Amino acid sequence: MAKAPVERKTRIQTENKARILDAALEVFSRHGYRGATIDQIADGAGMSKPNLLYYFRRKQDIYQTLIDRLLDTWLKPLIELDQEGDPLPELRGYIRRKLEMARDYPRESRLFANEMLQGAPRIHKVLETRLRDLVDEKAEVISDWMAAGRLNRADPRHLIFAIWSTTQHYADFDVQVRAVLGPKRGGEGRFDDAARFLETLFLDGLKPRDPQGVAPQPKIRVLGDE
Amino acid sequence: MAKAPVERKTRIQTENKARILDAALEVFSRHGYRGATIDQIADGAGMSKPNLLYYFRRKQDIYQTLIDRLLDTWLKPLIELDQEGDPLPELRGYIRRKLEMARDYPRESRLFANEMLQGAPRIHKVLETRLRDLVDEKAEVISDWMAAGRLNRADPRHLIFAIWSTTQHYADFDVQVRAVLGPKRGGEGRFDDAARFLETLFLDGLKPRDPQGVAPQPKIRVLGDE
DNA sequence: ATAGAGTTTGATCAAACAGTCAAGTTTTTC
DNA sequence: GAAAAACTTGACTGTTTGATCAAACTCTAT
Repeated sequence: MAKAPVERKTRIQTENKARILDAALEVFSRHGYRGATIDQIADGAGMSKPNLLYYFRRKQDIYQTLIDRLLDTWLKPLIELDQEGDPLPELRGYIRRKLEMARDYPRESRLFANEMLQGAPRIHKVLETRLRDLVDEKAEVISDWMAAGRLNRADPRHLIFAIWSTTQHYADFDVQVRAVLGPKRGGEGRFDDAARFLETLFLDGLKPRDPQGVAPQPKIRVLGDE
Repeated sequence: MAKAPVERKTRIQTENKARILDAALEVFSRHGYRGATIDQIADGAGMSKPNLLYYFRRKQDIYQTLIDRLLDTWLKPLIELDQEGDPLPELRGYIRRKLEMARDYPRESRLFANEMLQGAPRIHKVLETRLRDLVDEKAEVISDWMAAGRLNRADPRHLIFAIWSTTQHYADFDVQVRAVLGPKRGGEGRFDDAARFLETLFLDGLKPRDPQGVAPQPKIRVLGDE
């Protein structure tokens, strides 16, 4: 009788679960939860649908497994931001780690983005607890650096958003990036170009350090209501 | 006999098509093309499925209509970047227009993001022609500003990516933004905070203008291969 | 080598899905 | 106000999808 595998992990179980999760990551990251089908995943994993369902009894179980694993990986680069280090190198390191993740794990990035676009129905609670606590903690660190004059003043939480968005962009919008850059600029070197650019952006900004004919800066306005 | 509506647009046709597209935008922007169902859209538009299919014969037609309309709206803010204007106010204006779009048209932003995550199967050609040409043109403008010393030097195309990603983040990852900011900071004012922050980021960068104890800057490295 | 646990699959099911159709109802046109 | 055009819908079709199951097959430990 077909029974769900229990506690003991056999060799075949380990292998097949890995193959399924790999194929599922591919499909879910492209089409989102609802748009993905078990048939596609089974096909990608090179096994029959009932066989796949022997390892994961429901579609949801596969997705949940992927999401659970993802969160740890996703938070790690921020966790490594070190209060004791020097502000600029620390931020540079953080940006680099995030960009490397976008380069090396684009499917994970897209899976995460898909979950967000859907309104994060499955990880909403985690966002409001674990993620918020972590960001609060690191925002405090950044805030202290700014108060000590070691960083230019700016909203630390929005700074973290900016690092997230700019780096993940190279995974989530990869098609657009490559289409816009063209064959010349859009090759493998695009991540190095991105790293160089982001360093300039975050550390130096666009205003020239040695102004030569810069227009006077208009006073700050926030968003109008059109 | 039920025949598809032809050239002439009646009042009812205009109204119903608008209602359908509005409901479809809601559904497609959350679940992507494959994850959306005609039943959901018909339900959201408050009409029966056959009635909906009287106005749009296939699911694809609805999606394509949305995508086609989107592109013009999406490109407009960049088109308005004026070569004759002053660099910093021009960029500030562009950032503001994009952020206003994220605030006022989050569903359109998510629809676009969803299409990108899927690999842009339906607009790939447009990206490589119209979008690339436009970006090439504006990158040239920015490049000229930099060459004239009116802007700090940085890769203009990656600069455009950064503006896209940071602003669209507030629409596409809205759940995460609000979860992280919490009830206090995550209210309506979050877009004003974002506007202020992005202005600081893009114009000033994080390096303090008046260093007081800033660590020496390590030499630039690009991405390692870990 | 053999018993039993672990694995695989063809056949199948009910629900969800995109799309059709003929017959009705409402609106517009003259 | 009657005819025509436009609109609406219940019933339906064929297909896809998530999930089940019993029977067959393979592997592993003794």
